Amino acid sequence: MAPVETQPLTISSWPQAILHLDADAFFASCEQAVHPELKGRPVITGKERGIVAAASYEAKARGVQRGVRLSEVKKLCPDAVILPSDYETYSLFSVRMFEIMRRFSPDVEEYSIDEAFVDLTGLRRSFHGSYEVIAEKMQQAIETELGITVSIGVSLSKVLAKVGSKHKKPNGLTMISGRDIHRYLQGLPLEKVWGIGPNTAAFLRKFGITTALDFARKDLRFVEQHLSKPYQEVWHELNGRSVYPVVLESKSAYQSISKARTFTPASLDETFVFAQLAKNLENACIKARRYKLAATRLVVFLRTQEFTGSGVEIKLSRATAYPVELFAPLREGFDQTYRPRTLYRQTGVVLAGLIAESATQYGLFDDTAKIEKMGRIYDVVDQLSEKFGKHSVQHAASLPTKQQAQHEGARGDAPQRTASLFKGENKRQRLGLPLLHIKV
DNA sequence: TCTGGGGTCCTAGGACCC
DNA sequence: TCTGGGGTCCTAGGACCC
Repeated sequence: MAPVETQPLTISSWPQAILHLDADAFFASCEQAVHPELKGRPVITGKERGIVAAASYEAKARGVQRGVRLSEVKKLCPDAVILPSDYETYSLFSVRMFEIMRRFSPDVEEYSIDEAFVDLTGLRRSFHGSYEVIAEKMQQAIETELGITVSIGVSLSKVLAKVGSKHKKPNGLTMISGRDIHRYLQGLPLEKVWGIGPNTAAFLRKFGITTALDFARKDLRFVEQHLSKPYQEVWHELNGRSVYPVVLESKSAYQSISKARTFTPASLDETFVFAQLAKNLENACIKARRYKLAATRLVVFLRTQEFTGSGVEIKLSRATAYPVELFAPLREGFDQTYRPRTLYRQTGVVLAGLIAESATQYGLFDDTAKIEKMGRIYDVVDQLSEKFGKHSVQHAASLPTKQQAQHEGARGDAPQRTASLFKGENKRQRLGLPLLHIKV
């Protein structure tokens, strides 16, 4: 094992102040804020998926963790209140939380639904107080106005601010000044650091580096020799040199859109597996159209029971977000990947190389009239979906097969009454004819 | 350690061109 | 066709994040 080289960690007090805010058990807290009678009780969201999406601190205290099956939860915590996730409500809380933060600084990065970075640099004067006081006020405002608690870290860089917000939860506030950095990195396992995963942690362990402090103290030469750019950046951030800016532009443009579904039990049935895939494609297309994006590449992947096997990528002759145009490439990708007599557990689709819909071009041989007509059809489809719910209109190719009806039955869903109406349509479907079906 | 469904970015290597 | 050097573009795969 190589000895750990040391490097001094001395930094002037607050060249900049970056705040990281992380809502505590966000989904569960929103539910408790909306339904005060749930305060103090173990609340769990994720009912629709069968696993814990979020657990309130009362539930966590009883050993309930994220990702645990709900059947397990009932054993651990029989009096748990299990709710389906209500993303609309959580989004509203999220929006209001960001609004409150913007009252303190215009530089707010909405990192995820329940997390944000804020650049506080230079604001002490206008608030007549330290960065700690500003953070406290923000924390207070959120609690009194929204009824949820948040944990905050303030330090010299994003990575250190994240270390701070995780340090004390819930309702914590941790200030890490340049002089204090080593105290917080000392006992911190390296893989807990934002940007360092299990793989990199295992690699660095071979050099005797196990804590965040061990890593921060390695010298530049070592870091440049053994690690790639992202890890070099984390190293600078841990040393109090900010390299990740607080990004203000809200993430508008997706690079890719993917949809995947796992089914239980695994299936041997080709038609069923393909129908699943087609359904994913439709969902991905709906989302792409909502953002006025079109795909130039389509990735198709099937996963076996062991979750092995990667996808194939198909270049599209025309950028599109219309399933009818994508079924042929989808079939092609499926045929390349699908192995008969294999148990599949998951199918998925990625719309990649997304460009603005307005930038899509007609090829030399495209039938422009036909494409425009298709556009109008999908406009109607999208409107219907909005009014009557997703999947009020579906392509016949993604209609449930008999086996799927069984699968859904096993999950306790309502049986699909429409399934039997579509016997014999497989042939047309294979010819790539656009079949639309309105569910009643 | 995986759960399950989203995403992003980086790197290495190959294809292709001059 | 290979020689040699250089550049760009694309893609697959890895690693990580919430």
